[in-house]
Formats: sequence, C-alpha cells, structure tokens
Amino acid sequence: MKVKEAKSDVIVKDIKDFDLGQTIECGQCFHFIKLGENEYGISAKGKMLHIKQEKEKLIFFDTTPDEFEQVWREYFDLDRDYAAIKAHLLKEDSKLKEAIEMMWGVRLLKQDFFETLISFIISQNKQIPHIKQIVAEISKRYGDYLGCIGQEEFYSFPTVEQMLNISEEELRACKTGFRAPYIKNAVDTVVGGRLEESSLRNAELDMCRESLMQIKGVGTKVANCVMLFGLQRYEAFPVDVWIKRIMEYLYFDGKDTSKEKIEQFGVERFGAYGGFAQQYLFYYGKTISLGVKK
DNA sequence: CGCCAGGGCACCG
DNA sequence: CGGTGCCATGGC
Repeated sequence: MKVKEAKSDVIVKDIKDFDLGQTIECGQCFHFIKLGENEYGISAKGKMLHIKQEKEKLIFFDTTPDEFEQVWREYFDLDRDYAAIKAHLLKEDSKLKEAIEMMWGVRLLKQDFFETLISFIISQNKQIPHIKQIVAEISKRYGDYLGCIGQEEFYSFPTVEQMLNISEEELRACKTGFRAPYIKNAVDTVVGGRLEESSLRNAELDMCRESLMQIKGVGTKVANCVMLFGLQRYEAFPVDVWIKRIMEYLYFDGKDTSKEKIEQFGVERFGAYGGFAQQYLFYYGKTISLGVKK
C-alpha cells in the first residue's frame, strides 16, 4: 500500500525565460485567478495549484514532489529551452525583436485537449474576462470540487463524460449564448469517437485541422488554437484580429490582408516555431493595442 | 448608448 | 470561392 505523501511547498530555483504572469495572462488559458503580484491559483489537468514566482524562483504551494514532477513540470513546459527558441526566431527574423523583448517570459502551457477545445469554442467573439467567467461557471456546475485558496473555490473543468448529458438550455444558462449548440456538438463528436486525441496528435497538420473543423462552431482559428494549446502542435499559427493587425503592420505594409494569407505566411516563415512566434506577437500586439483606431 | 470582443455560419453574388 | 449580416453577452 502506498502511503500518501504529505503536502508541502515545492521550490524550483534558477528558472530562466519564464514569467508566471506573462505565461498565465497571455491569453492561452482561462481557468485561473490572480491572487497577487506574480501569484496565481490555477485549475488544470484535474488539479488545482497555488503558485508564485519571486524572480528566478518558483514556489508551488501545498503540493508534493511527485505531483510536481508528474504534472506541473510538464504543464509549464519547464524542460524546454526557450532561450534557444527565442534566439532561433530572432536570427530568422529581427522583426520579432520588440515582441520577444517585451514578452520574454511567455511559455506555452501543455493544456488538456478537451478543455482547450471547449474553451476556444467559447472564446469566439468574446473578451478574455468573459471567457474566464464562462469556463469557471461550467466547471463549478459540472466539474469536481478541488479545494479553495482563501475564499476562492476551485473546480476541475468537466471531462467529456461529465458533459455528455448537458442540455443546450443548461449550457445557455452558463451564458454561452449562440455557442451552446457548438459545445454540444463538440462533446458528441468526441464521445462518438470521431475525434481521437492520439490520432490528432499524429496526423499531418492539415488533416488534424480538418478533423477538428468537422465540429460545428470550430473554424480555422479555433482549430489552430486547439492544435497549438491543447495538442502541442507548435507548427500551428492561429490568426485572430490581433495577429491580423500586427502581421499587416510588420509584413504587409499596413495593407488589409486576408487571415488565410497571413496564416500561410506565418506557417512558411516560422515553420516548427510558428506557435511560439504567434504567441509572442499576439500578446505584444494586444498589450500595446497595435493597430487599434482611437 | 453604441461599439466590439483571441469567429463561424448561412446566405449571397 | 470571397464578401456581408447575424449570432448572445458583457466590458468599456
């Protein structure tokens, strides 16, 4: 019989190329609460985490060495050499300089496929605070209670099985609006076996995207986000309004250019590093409101 | 109060 | 196919 390990704080030192705030707030994930300066409560992978960064030190509160090694080390992508990625991108393209310098500490979280799929279906035509609110509501209603930090309660995002019998009306009660049938269709498609995670991970990129787009409510952009954030397909280059603006500014002489063209350009230019470049550019452009008319 | 949000779909020519 | 209006809801 395995004795349950006592919980305590796990401290990781000498963390480079990582800023917790940037990584959490850059728009790739929606299931967290800011507790303080560079301090967050996160729900992910069926678990909750209280984490804080102090310079190059990361503190994982109230967890176990086992859980850190098996869950959080991978989730935060701590074993990837981001210095090398940034150096590669800058060598290829100096136009990324400002974005990478400002957003130097962004890492791509290895998020769950299903949660990412539903979250980005919700994300369409919505702002991040409202996406967070809806994800929290769905988790509270249909996920598992995980615990609390102070007054804040944390719930896991529901599994496919937990979402199987939710009606469209119930989903609308979570403020999903016109996306309710989309979410239902996504659940049915995954349950029906027409979308298998392992197949999506191994499929050629365009095939992977096409498979995801069989879901009603999943178009090119949402599919690319699911591939990048939920399937770790780092060649994906999602084009949203912010990427469109900054790419037009940097590469298309400020001229109106179709999202399709921009995606094609990004994929060709950045290749296997497309997703990393995209995330630096997205967060930078959004933060400085690049291209927004006043 | 009007505009737009990490879009996608149906419908149009 | 490429372009346009509509879709719920909330923040600004």
